[in-house]
Amino acid sequence: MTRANLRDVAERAGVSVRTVSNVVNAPEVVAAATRERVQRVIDEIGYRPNIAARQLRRGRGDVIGLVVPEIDSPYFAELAAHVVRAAEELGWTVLVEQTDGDPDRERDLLDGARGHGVDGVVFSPWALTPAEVSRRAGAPPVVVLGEQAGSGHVDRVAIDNRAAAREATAHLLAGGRRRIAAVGIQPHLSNQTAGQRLAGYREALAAAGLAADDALEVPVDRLHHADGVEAMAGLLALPEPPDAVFCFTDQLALGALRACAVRGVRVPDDVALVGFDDIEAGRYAVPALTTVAPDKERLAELALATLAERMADRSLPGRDLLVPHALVVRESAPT
Amino acid sequence: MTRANLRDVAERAGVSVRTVSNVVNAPEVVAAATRERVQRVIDEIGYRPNIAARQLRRGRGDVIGLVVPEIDSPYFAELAAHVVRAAEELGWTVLVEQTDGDPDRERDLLDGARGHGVDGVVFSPWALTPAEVSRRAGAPPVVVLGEQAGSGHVDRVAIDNRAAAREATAHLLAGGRRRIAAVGIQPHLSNQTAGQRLAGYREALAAAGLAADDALEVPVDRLHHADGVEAMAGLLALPEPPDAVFCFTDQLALGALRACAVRGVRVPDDVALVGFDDIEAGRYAVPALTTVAPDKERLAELALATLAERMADRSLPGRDLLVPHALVVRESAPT
DNA sequence: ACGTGGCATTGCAACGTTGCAAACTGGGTA
DNA sequence: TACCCAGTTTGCAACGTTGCAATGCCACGT
Repeated sequence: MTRANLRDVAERAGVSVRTVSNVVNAPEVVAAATRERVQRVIDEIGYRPNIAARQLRRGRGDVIGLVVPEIDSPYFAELAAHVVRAAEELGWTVLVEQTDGDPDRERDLLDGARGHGVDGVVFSPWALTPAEVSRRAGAPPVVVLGEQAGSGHVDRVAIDNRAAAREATAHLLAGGRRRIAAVGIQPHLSNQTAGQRLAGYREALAAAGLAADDALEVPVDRLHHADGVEAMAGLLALPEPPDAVFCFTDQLALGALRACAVRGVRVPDDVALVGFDDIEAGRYAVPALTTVAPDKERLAELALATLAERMADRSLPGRDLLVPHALVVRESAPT
Repeated sequence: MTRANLRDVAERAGVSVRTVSNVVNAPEVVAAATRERVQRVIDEIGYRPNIAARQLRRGRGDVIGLVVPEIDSPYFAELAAHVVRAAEELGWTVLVEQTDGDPDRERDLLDGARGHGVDGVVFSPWALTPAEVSRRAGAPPVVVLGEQAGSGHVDRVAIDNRAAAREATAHLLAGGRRRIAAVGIQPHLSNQTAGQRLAGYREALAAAGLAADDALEVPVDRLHHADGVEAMAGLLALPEPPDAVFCFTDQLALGALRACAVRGVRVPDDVALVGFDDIEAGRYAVPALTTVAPDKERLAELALATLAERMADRSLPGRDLLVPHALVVRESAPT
């Protein structure tokens, strides 16, 4: 028993295939009586439109791709939740791909090598430069999340990372901290986000008349808890340890928190901690994380709205859109 | 400039459309010289197969759906990461849908109302009973994650929740705890998972000759941090508070952990805590969570393998497959 | 009686691909 | 020389849907 199609419905309802199609797609043009009769048959035999055929005919499938480094990092998971919800609002479904931060995979996915016929892509780059993304932006329209402005021909939605980092650092300074470390630098990547945050951090220090200290700018391999533990351990082992740490992600901060705890270093008394992303786990950590909260919901909505506009008009110039953020002050770095 | 298709390639390469198709799908049947010439043209004009057309013709699209309550819960996020990876291994892509634990949405998604032409579904039910899932399992094959055995005609992959809960509770008993609470009961849902864990918990108590105490079996609305905080607050306010708590998810346990911390209750000294799921955040909490660790990777792999088999033969009887789990002992409930 | 216009319904073709079976090629064999 | 076979290549049709344009129908006004 193969799946029912328009023809099956049409035969049983005694109408043409086209009319059934109309009942499904534009009920208002069909006479009420006909519509009801056809609808009854549809329900009866459980007809469902064949998406592939529809997509082939219409030229679009209402499916978008979400390309992220890893879906299991809380930030991306939360973002994905918002993207999926916002997509549903628009009648789209979301296909998830993971790049694992591998530049080749990012390239492949953008090139559509594995592009499963999506109509558009929301791309959170890790290793690819904006220029390369711009160049590769081929078949399906792409919206880039994060990165810095002026990427060129691609649409981009992000928070002001530099300003956010400046605020976070300024908050620590306002709390009387003077020896503030930054954790999360990724020198081996051309990813701009970490660079932006580092820049903001340095600006805030400079504005307070403090000199940057190489020993306090800590590179990490990835942005997981483990990297935060390691980085913090290194900082605490310094002859002159910091009195505050600005972590570029909440995961790093949570790792740092644990590194402090196991060494008996008190947060925030001995070291204040600020994170970035405002993931759920940070709100319930002990102490709760002070963090930069990007408006993820808006980020997702704006990304999809932008994608929709570009799908409608591919000739639009590349746009750079800013999403608001807020510094959420909690226990790990109180006022 | 519309996207290149087989005909474009064929014309430029001076061969038939069918030969180009062969170069793409079965290179070995094409003579080396022809193959190379065609391949060159393909690369040149950047031809990519049209997935919709292929899917229409072949009758499958190599896309599966992952239907979960919420993709941003760490457990589901981690599971999704494994599913996406395992799917890629099989040449599939994954489409994510969220039910938000809404029974109607679960029904709709299963019925394929929004089923975007997926070839199969990995379904993590929340509110739907196995029987209902079984009944609804219509168009695309479904593999159910979790739930209890004997669901009927549907394939099911899960850990032995009851045994796992028994082990977790037994571990607390072995540590000398006698007043052990269980947090995570969901009386308003027909979901079986919580019930299984509760059963295991009770069995362990009974085996130790301890009576169950209603006050220690705490229902929750959802399974988030906030619910854990609330539940733990209630338990600590009891005239006779527990000396150990078994939480049905790590998120609940992390919430409970915080509730203890803000009240100055020491973990594990005053109260021991065991979680469930082994999410990354639990490994870096302070104290690190003792928890039941399901083999998520294997769970994902087995689910997809099962799905593949069912896609190959829809007449197979429903199978119940078990995935191993392990109790990971950490600081929140040491030996 | 006839034309007009609006509404409802219809047939045809095409989207890009692949299954099937037939057709062609060249060299080897009877 | 006629024939056959294996290796290549090809044409045709069909997957299920929808855009387009045309048709049929009926009530209405003149």
